Amino acid sequence: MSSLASLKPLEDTTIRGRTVDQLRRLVVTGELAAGMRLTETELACALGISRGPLREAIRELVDIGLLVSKPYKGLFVREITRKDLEEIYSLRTMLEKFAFQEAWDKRTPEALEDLNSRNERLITTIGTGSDPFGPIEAELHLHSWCYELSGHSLLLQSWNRLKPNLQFYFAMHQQAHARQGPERKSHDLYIRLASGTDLEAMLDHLNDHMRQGLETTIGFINTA
Amino acid sequence: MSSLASLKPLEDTTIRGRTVDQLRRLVVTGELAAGMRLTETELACALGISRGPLREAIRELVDIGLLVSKPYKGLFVREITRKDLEEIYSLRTMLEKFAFQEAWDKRTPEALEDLNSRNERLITTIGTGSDPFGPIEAELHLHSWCYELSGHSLLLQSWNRLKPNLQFYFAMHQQAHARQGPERKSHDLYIRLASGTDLEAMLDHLNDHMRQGLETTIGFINTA
DNA sequence: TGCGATTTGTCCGTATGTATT
DNA sequence: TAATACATACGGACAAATCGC
Repeated sequence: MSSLASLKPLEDTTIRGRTVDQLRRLVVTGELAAGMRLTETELACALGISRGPLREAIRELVDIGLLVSKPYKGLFVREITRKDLEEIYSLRTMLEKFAFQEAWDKRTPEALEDLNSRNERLITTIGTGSDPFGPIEAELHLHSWCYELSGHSLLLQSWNRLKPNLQFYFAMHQQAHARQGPERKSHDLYIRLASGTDLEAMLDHLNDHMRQGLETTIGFINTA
Repeated sequence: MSSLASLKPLEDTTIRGRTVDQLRRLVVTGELAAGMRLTETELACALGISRGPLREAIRELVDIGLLVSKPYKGLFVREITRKDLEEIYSLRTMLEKFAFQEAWDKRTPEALEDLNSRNERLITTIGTGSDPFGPIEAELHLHSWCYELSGHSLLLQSWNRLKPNLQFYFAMHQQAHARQGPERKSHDLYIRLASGTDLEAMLDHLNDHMRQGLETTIGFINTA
């Protein structure tokens, strides 16, 4: 089942684990502004933990790429350049095409139903404007479908590392321009092709889908 | 220049950084046997450092996948299954094909000269049987060429995360079967196509090259 | 150039939580 | 159930490096 990989780790038992989640959320929602310097003692105090587990959590976030650590100089929230964004998108396009190739023959009726429910969740989430980050998360959850279904744990791991960077940029961009997330029907063709019988058409569409996403987002960063 | 990305970080100034390198080497050379349990206090004592920076270094290696951490239970050297190996190879094939697409138009005469020198280093390293892990490192250094030349930092980062896993398995397998590393002329066609004008032929060869590598290595694990 | 302030990096002692016996 | 071993976490301290004056 694809639901196996999507099971949330039932509340981390370690402070380190919870801190990783907490910090990741703070970064991807922009509560910690990009480029901002972080001091360990302040952070530890603010989070109510000691420096030990905090430093371990920092290592994980540095590895993901959300934080940048310069020895003896400081810790900073990552800044995303246009080149970074292009790299994220080109790598993501490749990963997702590969995921669909691997997952194609594993599409059971249950899996397709799962895909549809993720799309419906995205649509309803766009409707309710309560949580501004809901649509972002819902869209990424929709795209996670093919990675989970592929059964390729290393591929899923790569996607899970890439995902926070996308979340980060989406939120940054959204906050800066007060623009809502994805369009309501933006994934209709994606879903139809993913449920269909023409793998090549799906792969072609992924190129378009990703390029379109890149161009619309880059359009905003261009001014800077 | 591709040499920029290949510059070794000139001796890490932090204990954490040195410990990451040290532990990685211990794991990929098999000095720490696969599946073996590690206790922090022992490790810290053996390495002559305290638990603080050690635990931070451990986080990085867990992220790479060389170590496995089970909260409150222990820390273990990763064991590689056949499925893991297949995943590593299939992902690697895709990454390297993508790298060649990105690097294709950036192949300057200097870059091609660099490629040749890496191949020659591989050949001479195979000749001298002094360091059994030399050929492994030389082969991976040869394959790093396209990633560095691509200028795609995120792609290079993905490769650098994958590389230790390959090193790990190669050494494990080599140690178990007392077999030398790559054949002397195994990369002749690879070099020729990489220096040529037919990108499609290169990509096709990558499929073969990788599949062959996977099959020969899997042939040994089959018995287990 | 040197000096002091700040912060990271590191170490140690200790206490607590968890799993295993 | 109790006891042991170890991972986890805390707090204080010092060393080392960086930056500003």
